[in-house]
Formats: sequence, structure tokens, C-alpha cells
Amino acid sequence: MDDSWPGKLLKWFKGNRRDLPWRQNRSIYRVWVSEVMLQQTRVDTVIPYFHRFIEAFPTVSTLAKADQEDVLKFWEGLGYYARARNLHRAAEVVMERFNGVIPDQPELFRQLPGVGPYISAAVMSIACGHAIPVVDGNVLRTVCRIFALEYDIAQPATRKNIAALLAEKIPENKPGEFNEAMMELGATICTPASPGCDGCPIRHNCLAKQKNLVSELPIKSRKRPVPQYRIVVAVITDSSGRMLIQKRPENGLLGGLWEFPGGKVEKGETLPDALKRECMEELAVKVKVGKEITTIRHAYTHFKILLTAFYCTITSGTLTSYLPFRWAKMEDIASLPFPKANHKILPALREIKIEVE
DNA sequence: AATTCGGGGGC
DNA sequence: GCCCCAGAATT
Repeated sequence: MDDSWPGKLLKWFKGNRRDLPWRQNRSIYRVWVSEVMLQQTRVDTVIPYFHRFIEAFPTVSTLAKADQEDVLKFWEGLGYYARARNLHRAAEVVMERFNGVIPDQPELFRQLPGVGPYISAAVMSIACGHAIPVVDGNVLRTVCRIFALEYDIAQPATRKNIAALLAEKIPENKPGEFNEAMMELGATICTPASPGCDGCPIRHNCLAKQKNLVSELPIKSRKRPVPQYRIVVAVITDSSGRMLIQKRPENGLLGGLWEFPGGKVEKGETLPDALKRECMEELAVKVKVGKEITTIRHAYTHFKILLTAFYCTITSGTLTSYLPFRWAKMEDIASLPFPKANHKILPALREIKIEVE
């Protein structure tokens, strides 16, 4: 019998394992894709994306051959688009440097774009049997409670400390199951608010429970408040009703996605003046700012926006931009990767078009 | 070590 | 509203 908590945890996991899509066929590719999607994203959110992505790109080879824009379209709405760009590039690296075979050694796999300490440990343990502990948000919280650790989980160093601690506990013969069990416990029982200690398989091993510190742990330092920005965008239509959209730079926020031209309103600037300035800066044209279309709110991770869209008409100049731009019909937009904040404009756009006609 | 990266769900 | 989520890359 195994009375240590890892033993109890594994036994519990055997009988309480959720049947998730990426647990049905454990190829390295499928586990890898799932872990990239699961980064900072809930299981329930990922499931439909995983099915669609695997159907479209069933192998690393098909992914490597795909256009980045198509990969981004399958990622649309999932956020953190660098994950998709890095996964796509990594697939190309696998084809070019590894003869199309995803490396099963941690030192090699870890070097692929978008593969950090967590994804490396997760894929290498779950799909390849390497005894490397994962440290995600669930594990940070759960371990701090099991050992009543008053670490600040917002500090990067805490991840290293907990990884070192778990390296002593992870069973050599079942590393993947142990890692999944730790995360499963954190996701379903040892939750951030009101954890289900009564149903916890290792409650008798939990120091936080013994010391009545469960609701106090883990400790996390707070981040600074997020700023709000005022944004304006232009809906410029040509004679046949198509709209001008442009592609964002490859890197940075929403990299590689399409959107309506526009930008931040500067201090002391009116909304129309800001829009005229942005159109001149980005597209080298003078515009007349017409009817207001709609105003929407949207929250990103570290700032919020209040965005107003206006119909605009080009009065002079020749469209010029260092970024790709194109005229798009509504159905074109539907087939391109388009950020959520811009999607929020579209319903109001349809209504006004009907009015005009 | 701190910042920058989405979007949704729970409370 | 705020918090968190199967984190990585950049500075």
C-alpha cells in the first residue's frame, strides 16, 4: 500500500479522470496542441477549438504546410495569438530540422518556439514518460496549500522552488499521470475560491487544512490597476460597399489579425480629429468623418478600451501603408482572423446598412 | 524581475 | 466589477 499523498492522488485520479479529447489519443502532436491551447485558458473553452484545429491540421506536417492566416482563423477568439504563430513556426522547424518527427527529448523539444518550462514538462511527461514536474496555476495553488507555503505565487522564483520540490515527489513510473492528477485536483477540487476539501483525496495530508489556512493560501501580490484608452476606428467603404481593413503587424497585440483602421485618441483631441490624424498616419489619406456607428467596450489583460466607430469618406490622397490592407465584404471578414473588439462593431454595421438601402 | 500578450466564466 | 485560467517571450 502507498500511504504517501502522491499515491493517494494517483489512486483518486484513476477513478475521477475527466474524459477530455486530448486524453483519447496521446500522440505527442495532440498533447502538444492541447497544452498550447490550454495555456491561460480553461478546459471548457479549449475543447471545441481543439476538435476544429485537429480536424483541419491532423498532423504536424499539415500544420507546417498551412498558411499562417488559416492557422490564425482557427485560433480566432482564443486569444494570445502568439501561441498560434509560435506553434505554426514550430511545426515548420520540426519539418526542417527534425525530419518531420517531433523530438521526444526535453532538451530538444524545449527549444521549439512557444515551448516553455510548462509545455515542455507537460508534453514530455504525458506523451513521452519523462519524470519532469509541471508547474501551472493549479499546481502553484495546490502545492502551496498541501505544504502551507507562504510563497508569493506572483513571483517567478516561486515556480522554480515548487518545481524543485515536486521533482522529489514525482513518481518515475507514472510522471504524466501524476502531473495530470495534480492539475485535475486543482481544477476540480482545490479551486481558488471555496475549495471542496471534504471530497479531497489528500485532505489528511494537507497542512493548510490542518492549520485552517486553506482560505488564506496561496498568497498572491496584486497588480497595478489597468488604464483605459479611448479608441476610434474608421469604416471606409468603396463604391461597391466593401470596407477597408488592414492587417496588424506580425508581432505584438493581436499580431497578424485584420481590423478597421484607427487608433488611440490623444489628450485634448476630439474623436473626429483623432480619426483624421490616424487615417493620415496609417493610410496617407484625408478623410471626412461621417455618422457615428456604435460605441463598444472591451477589456484586454492589462488595459481597457472604449471604442467608437465612424463612417468615413476619403476626400483626397492615395491609399498607402506599410501594412497590408484590402477592401473586404462582410463575408470576407467572416473568413479572416478578426479580433473580438472589432467583431463587436459588425452588428451595428449591418443595421445601418439596411437603413441606407 | 517585470511587462506584455485575449477572452471568457465564475462570483 | 475583479479574479483566474494546463504560461511564454521579451526587455
